[in-house]
Amino acid sequence: MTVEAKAVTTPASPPLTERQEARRRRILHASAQLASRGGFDAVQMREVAEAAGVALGTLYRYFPSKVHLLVATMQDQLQHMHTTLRKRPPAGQEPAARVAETLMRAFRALQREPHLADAMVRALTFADRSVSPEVDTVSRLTTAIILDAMGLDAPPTAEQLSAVRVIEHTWHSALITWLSGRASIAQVKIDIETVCRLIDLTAPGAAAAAPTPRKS
Amino acid sequence: MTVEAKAVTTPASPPLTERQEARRRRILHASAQLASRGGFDAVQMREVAEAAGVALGTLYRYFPSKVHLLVATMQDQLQHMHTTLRKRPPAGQEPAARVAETLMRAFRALQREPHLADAMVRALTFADRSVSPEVDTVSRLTTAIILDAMGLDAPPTAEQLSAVRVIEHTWHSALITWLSGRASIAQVKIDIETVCRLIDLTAPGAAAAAPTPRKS
DNA sequence: GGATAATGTAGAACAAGTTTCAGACTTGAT
DNA sequence: ATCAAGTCTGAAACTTGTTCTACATTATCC
Repeated sequence: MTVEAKAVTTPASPPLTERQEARRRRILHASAQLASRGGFDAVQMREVAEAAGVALGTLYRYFPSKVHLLVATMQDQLQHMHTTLRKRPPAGQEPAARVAETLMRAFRALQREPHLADAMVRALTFADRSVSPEVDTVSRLTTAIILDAMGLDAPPTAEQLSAVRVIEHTWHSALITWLSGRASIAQVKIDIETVCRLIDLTAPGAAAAAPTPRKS
Repeated sequence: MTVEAKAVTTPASPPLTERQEARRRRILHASAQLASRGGFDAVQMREVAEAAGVALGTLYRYFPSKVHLLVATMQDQLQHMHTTLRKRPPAGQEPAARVAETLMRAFRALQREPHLADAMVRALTFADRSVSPEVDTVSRLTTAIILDAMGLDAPPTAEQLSAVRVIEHTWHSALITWLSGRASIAQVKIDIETVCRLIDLTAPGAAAAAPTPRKS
């Protein structure tokens, strides 16, 4: 029996009416659509507004900047991916293998829409302080996916959370290098597998590496 | 006796005249200056041109985009840092400790000019394919710094290079989270130390983690 | 059901990155 | 010294993210 993962929820500040919810969805859909065509640059605010059947000013009321919009788009896509991934949990025995498998599955999904991936990841890493809350939500979602894949029996230790953070760093940065054509798919795979070794290293009971003396 | 590190050189396509070299330096200086004031947004091409005493068109001849300019600025700063770091090599015994120490030293340097760091790192991760060669140069420089810090006795193995790649990923991404206020300095330190454990893990002769069966 | 505040629309206006162009200045070869 | 090719300048134009304004529509509350 694995630990129950807490749901990652957006604060959802003011409740939206039905039509507002519909507008919001139309906007996110248009954003993803345009992103799929031509990546970050192809998501032009006027075009998003037009495709969503909404005035430019309204678009900006829902998403205060292009980066906000794309990060929200990423949130949206990640939700889908999370539920999809949960349906077929990874097969590996070791937590490290399961995490690597899960991330590679996600990576293959991104490969099917490389332009969309480009738009979302570039927005994510370009986001400044004003987008912190939204980026944080994405980060929590990613963390949840990784912890899910680990399938822990107990709540993660601080060490394990550090490992997960590093995996997340590597995941984002490796995606960037792939998207900008500086690393091959194979290279990304190796990087992911390499960083996932940290999971074994930080498993409770594992021989600790440098500073901590083992208890045994 | 440690392995001699190869110098990381820029291809330096057409040789520049003295005045051109001077212009280039003025531009880079202006860029760093403005970046130090207000980060990425404060580096405005018209202002850079004016501060460097150069026409806008000339600026664009030297650096075909703002991102190119800032990545070149980063290259420049990294060169400085590399030579500075080499003067006082890290003190730790283990390679992992030395790398962590070196990166933390670099991190403290960045903390002294957080706006400059912001401009450079944001440009680096936002760069698209058209900037790949320049970004690659920065990456090679960073790799050189890390390998230097490891102080290897032999050329790095493929495994070690993977570990270095992952460390680089973590380094960039951790900087981003710090710059956007989503992680504290302490958090960055932990992430760096965590990822540096991979170095011990991939040292030749170390007990390999998951897939490779140990030889001993 | 009507007053009123919030939300949405169309479109102009503004800001900063990028492009373009005509003319002046350098440079290198003859 | 001079000519041609390449470079630099100043200024305008263009693009796209963002803001603003005046007016229409919708929602909420009495």
